Amino acid sequence: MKIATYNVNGINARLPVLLRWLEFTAPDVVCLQELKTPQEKFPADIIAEAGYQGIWHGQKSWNGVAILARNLEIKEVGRGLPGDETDTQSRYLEAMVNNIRIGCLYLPNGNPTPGPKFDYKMQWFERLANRATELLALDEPIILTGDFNVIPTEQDVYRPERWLEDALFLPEVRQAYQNLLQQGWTDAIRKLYPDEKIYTFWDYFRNAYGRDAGLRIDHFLLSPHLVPRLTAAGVDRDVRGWEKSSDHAPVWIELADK
DNA sequence: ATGTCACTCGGAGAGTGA
Repeated sequence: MKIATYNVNGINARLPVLLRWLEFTAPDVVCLQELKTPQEKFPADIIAEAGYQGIWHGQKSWNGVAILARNLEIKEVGRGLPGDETDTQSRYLEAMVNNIRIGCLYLPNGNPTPGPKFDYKMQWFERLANRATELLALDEPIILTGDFNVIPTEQDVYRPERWLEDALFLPEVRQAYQNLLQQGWTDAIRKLYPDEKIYTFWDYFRNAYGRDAGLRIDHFLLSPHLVPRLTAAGVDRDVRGWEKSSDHAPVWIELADK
């Protein structure tokens, strides 16, 4: 079973690239972030023609997350991250697919720092940690995946010294991510490739992709049940070089059948 | 600070976010 995550940076602007990538790699499940479209303008019909059913939580202009699957039932179990009834941003979807619980998330960017956007990021992170604790207590196979907007370590950025003041790399943000792992989650990419330089995002600015000036900010966190089933993982980094690409590349894992 | 995209409104291109 192949599961992917892809921050598309605009589902409608990215549709040709998304369809090309789906055909090329044919994942069983796909989590999308940054749809940047209202609920009613999600291109469900075209995606269905490509063989994928889905659930999505749209929002005008910004944010938005979706879970797609091919030949598998998707049962939605959560829409919006619990813990703040006043939070209107579409950043979290949770569903059961093939007996795995999947949380698709788009953690706030948090820049500029300091400021209200960074405060919102840290509050959202705390709510995510609370939900993650609840999920582990379920004692079932669970994946938390998406754009975490966190560079976990110096290994995950081309020039760490340039990112020290950034909301993706501040010590408290890195610590919050480590705290999440400490709960009992496994970072799938690092589990299989502890020492590799692996990036998932390259800025549109200054030919970042051409210079391989990247960041690793899209992650797969696995609950303990799934760790022994992890057989492969990777980044489809070539997709970042395609015409009209997102600034993120798709990331994927493969799980053995139970 | 810079750079480049995608979005909105409104019907061009500035403003916002990343």
